[in-house]
Amino acid sequence: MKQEKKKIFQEYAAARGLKSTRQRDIILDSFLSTDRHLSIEELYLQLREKHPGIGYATVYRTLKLFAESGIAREIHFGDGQTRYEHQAEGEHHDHLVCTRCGAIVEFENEAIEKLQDEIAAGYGFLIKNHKLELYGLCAKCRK
Amino acid sequence: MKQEKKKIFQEYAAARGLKSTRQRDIILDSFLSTDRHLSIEELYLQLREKHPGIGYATVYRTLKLFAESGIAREIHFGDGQTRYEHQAEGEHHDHLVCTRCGAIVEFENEAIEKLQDEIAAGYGFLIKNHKLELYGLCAKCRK
DNA sequence: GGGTATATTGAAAGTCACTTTCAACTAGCG
DNA sequence: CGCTAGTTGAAAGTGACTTTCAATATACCC
Repeated sequence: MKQEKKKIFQEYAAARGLKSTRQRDIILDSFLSTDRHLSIEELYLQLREKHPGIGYATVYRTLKLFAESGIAREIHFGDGQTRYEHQAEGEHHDHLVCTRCGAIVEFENEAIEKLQDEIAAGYGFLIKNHKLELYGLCAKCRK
Repeated sequence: MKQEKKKIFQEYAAARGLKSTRQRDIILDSFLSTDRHLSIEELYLQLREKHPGIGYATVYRTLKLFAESGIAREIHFGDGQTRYEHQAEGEHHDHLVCTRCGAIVEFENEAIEKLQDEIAAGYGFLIKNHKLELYGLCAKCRK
């Protein structure tokens, strides 16, 4: 899985004439090794611990490349930061976000997707993608 | 409807010890007179035409007050701008957004809301609110 | 391997969309 | 009216990216 995404990115890079660099490899490994929904800043800080030389701009640019290549996806939860999550071909999921502790749970629901398509069709829309986020308290924070 | 929201805001202002000012009245009227999903900037520019003296900061602060009072709601469509839409007590709707022309259609769907609650319950979450946005091409842009 | 044309990098400067500050104004009350 | 606390507008400040640019690294070609 991890190797597969690595390969997808490398192929994308090759096709675009991009070079393989030490920094990109480090960031790619780091990104693929965590399955949290990291913001650029979080990934940057995490990277700095092992690799002090890497700059914020590089992390930012590289994450963007990941998104373009299809192995990552940008997400916004309204906290003002851009986060990146792993993304696989044709896969999609939505989020449950705990507004107290920030916990994020992913879920998929075909029935909802189907209803969405029906609604869109009713208005003549052709849906390209959607965003569904449920905000509230997770089991732990409800206590 | 418009008068009702005006009243709600005035009561909210009174309860908070806020003063009634010329600027706030103008912004309130302007906001209530349009039913588009205006960004702060759009409302500001629209206002400036009739009332050149009003500053951006005032529009920004006033819109925030509207949201606090419950007559408006902030929305984010990922274009980097904060928009405000009218909001009525206990009412909720979601959006269809055309990614080409920016058209926005509002819709409500109880079946989806119900499914959302079920999903949340399954993860032990207590949902406070949610956001559902469908992005694609509107009937006109599909041609 | 050395020489080159390109792509990358990191630091710093620049953007954008708010947010806050502050001195000069009002409202509203007595 | 005279005060006191809330408001305003211009400008400075923030936060989170984005872009610029001179210095480096890579990937090729010989």
